[in-house]
Amino acid sequence: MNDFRFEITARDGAARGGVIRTPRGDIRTPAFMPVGTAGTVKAMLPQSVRETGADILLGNTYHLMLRPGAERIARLGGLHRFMDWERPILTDSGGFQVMSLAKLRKITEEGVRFRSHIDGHEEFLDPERAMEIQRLLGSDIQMVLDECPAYPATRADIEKSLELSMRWARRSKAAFGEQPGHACFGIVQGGVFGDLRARSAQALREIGFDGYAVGGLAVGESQAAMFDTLAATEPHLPAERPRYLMGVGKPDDIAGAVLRGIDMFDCVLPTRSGRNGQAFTKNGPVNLRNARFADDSAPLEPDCACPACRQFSRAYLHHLVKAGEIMASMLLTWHNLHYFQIVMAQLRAAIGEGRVAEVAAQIMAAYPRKGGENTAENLD
RNA sequence: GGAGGAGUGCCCGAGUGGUUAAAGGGGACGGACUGUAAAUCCGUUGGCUUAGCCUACGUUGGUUCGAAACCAACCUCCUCCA
Repeated sequence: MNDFRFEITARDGAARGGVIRTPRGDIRTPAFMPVGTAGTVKAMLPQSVRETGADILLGNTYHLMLRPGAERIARLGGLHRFMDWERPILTDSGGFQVMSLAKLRKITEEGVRFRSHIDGHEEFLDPERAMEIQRLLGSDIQMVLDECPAYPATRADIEKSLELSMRWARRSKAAFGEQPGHACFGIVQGGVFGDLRARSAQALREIGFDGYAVGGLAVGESQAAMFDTLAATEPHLPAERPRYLMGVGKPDDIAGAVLRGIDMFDCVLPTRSGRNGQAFTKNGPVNLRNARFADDSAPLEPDCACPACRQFSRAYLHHLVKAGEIMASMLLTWHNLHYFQIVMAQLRAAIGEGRVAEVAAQIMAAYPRKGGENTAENLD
């Protein structure tokens, strides 16, 4: 009853529809998790994030341990209460920062020594501390500490990194221990090498996790390479556990990954791009900064139910973006998160109806990858 | 009326004889953003028949091999004194 479990309710090819049951609420899958790195989904109130349809958020070990500090958040009642999000939270372990803060860190067998990007002081993160922090935060889904290698990398480097990540995964799982109602996910690495992915997945299965993430993708390789890698990985992941593709992605990335058996996603794109003036729509990406919207009195998307589309014109959104107004970030973030949740709802419904391939193809058609500019020329 | 200062590309503003079609901002235009060091970053921004040429630093004339830069006159603006 008070447990964490995954129920698959529909299958369509490799795609699965289902629900993850947690004490803090259900997570409908395939799921998109908005990113709230530093204890906030930027430019959004938590209730607004919920209104977009999000069942779960992502938070970040590295950022929160630096500021305001994991022990402080624990004293204040945990991350859920702190940020007023009572539904599930998945926390990243800091593994991604092992890559993105490359200039500020040093990796050893023991762990990672970071120089704080805030004030430069030295911090040490190892699998045990990463899990302790996530427990202090009260995270519902805790990620093992891994090393996310940058792309491109040689097979030898990927292999070496992979072995380290698997040793860290074992230590992370041991540190996670027993936490009823909470889950610990392993992270498959291996770059774009199918056999290394298979080896990584096998190693994680032997340890045994509540869910299996695929990490180290969408770091610069082509979409085709990412999809091929997913296809090569999927058969080695336990069918009865949720699969999570970390850091992905654009709507077409998500659609393609759902077709390849992924159940969970997170990405900064809807929030970051929203703050940078780009909207995701069913007709593709739209840059509201473009002059062509200056006199456009139509809503961004006429049939969209979000506040940006219900209450305002493209001309107004264009103005807000050009003027650098905070409302621009708020409204476009809201729209993008809403749109991403619409995409997930469409995919979930399509899986139930046995037509996920068709729906995924529609989404991917709006976000073409090759040739031509990746923009929507023909809004309604 | 007298004294002093200033006029540079869409705007502000550097530059006081040659590598200056002219720094740097801003604006404008476009692009990027994938487990967030991001309300960020990058590119373009006189014209053309584009390895070159033409037009450009208030106007006109002059000095010089060569001027946005030096000289003269004029126009405009600012400050102070009457």
